[in-house]
Amino acid sequence: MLKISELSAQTGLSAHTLRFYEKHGLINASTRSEAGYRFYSEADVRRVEFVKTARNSGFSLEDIAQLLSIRVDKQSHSCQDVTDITQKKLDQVNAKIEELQSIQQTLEILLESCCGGPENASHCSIMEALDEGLTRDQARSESQ
Amino acid sequence: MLKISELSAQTGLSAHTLRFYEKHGLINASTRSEAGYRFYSEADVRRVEFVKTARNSGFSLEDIAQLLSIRVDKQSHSCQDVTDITQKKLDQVNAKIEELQSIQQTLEILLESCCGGPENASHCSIMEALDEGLTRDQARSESQ
DNA sequence: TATAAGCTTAGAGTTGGCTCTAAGGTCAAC
DNA sequence: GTTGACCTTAGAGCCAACTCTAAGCTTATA
Ligand SMILES: [Zn+2]
Ligand SMILES: [Zn+2]
Ligand SMILES: [Zn+2]
Ligand SMILES: [Zn+2]
Repeated sequence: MLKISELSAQTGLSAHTLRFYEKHGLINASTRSEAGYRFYSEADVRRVEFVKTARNSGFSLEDIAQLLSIRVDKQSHSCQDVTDITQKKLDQVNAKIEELQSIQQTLEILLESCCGGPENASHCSIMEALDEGLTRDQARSESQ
Repeated sequence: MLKISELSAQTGLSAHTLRFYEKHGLINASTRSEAGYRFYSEADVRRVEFVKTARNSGFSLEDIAQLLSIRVDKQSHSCQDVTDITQKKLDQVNAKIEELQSIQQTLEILLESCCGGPENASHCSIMEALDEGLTRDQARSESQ
């Protein structure tokens, strides 16, 4: 049986975070001391590790709540239930990556167009591109 | 001179958002009617469009505040000032992309390992992988 | 027995970028 | 002159996932 600080040390999650997860129904201490101190069993620890792993895999706490409800009763759920959650998360991640890659490209084009030098910015093509709304080819070279 | 709803229609930013940007020092209506209604000049509109373009390029409102202070006095700033902001943002975007790609990979490996079928999840290798902490090769195939 | 470390709770604060509400003043049309 | 659309403000609420605070109780060590 571990106290919260011991569980914290073992998992790398802060005691605050562990209480926060409990408040949101993700984890629990299966026993309490007379004074109300939380005590975590081996099974409790495994559940916390599950949550931590799922979080590191990109799942939201809401996703994790669903995964946990499958975990406690695997018989009543199918592999498809699990892949549905996972695929949905992957779709979100892919969408976000695409969005960021579009921004990445824009920033790279902007950077390529600017000399980056110490002279004053009245000729700066990044500023011009932002002024002109980066339609079309966004920014032409500053040179000449 | 445009009223706020007209500027909203022209830029696609809500009147709420325009007031929000004003409260945060990004934009301003250069004149007000006697009753206090905001009126935007051509120059005001161009500034708002600059903000919008910068936002679409991935800059935070704080970045944009810096870019705007360069914009109003280009003589006192260098191209390097502009690229510093842009490069820093690109670095952040790249870091975020890498983080998401790592998650993407994890999710893909998980999905590959699971049959996704209608049978019950007691043999599900996604659940197993999350239980085991996805160390090493994370998840082996469910088959056999 | 006294000090300090650790535990408890409810609840507030953080971040960023909106988004909305309430309560009221203004303005154009009918 | 009255409806209804539009404008004003300060300030609250939202999202996720923490992060921290305050005030008080418990436990271990000296
Ligand atoms: Zn230059
Ligand atoms: Zn430049
Ligand atoms: Zn299966
Ligand atoms: Zn499976």
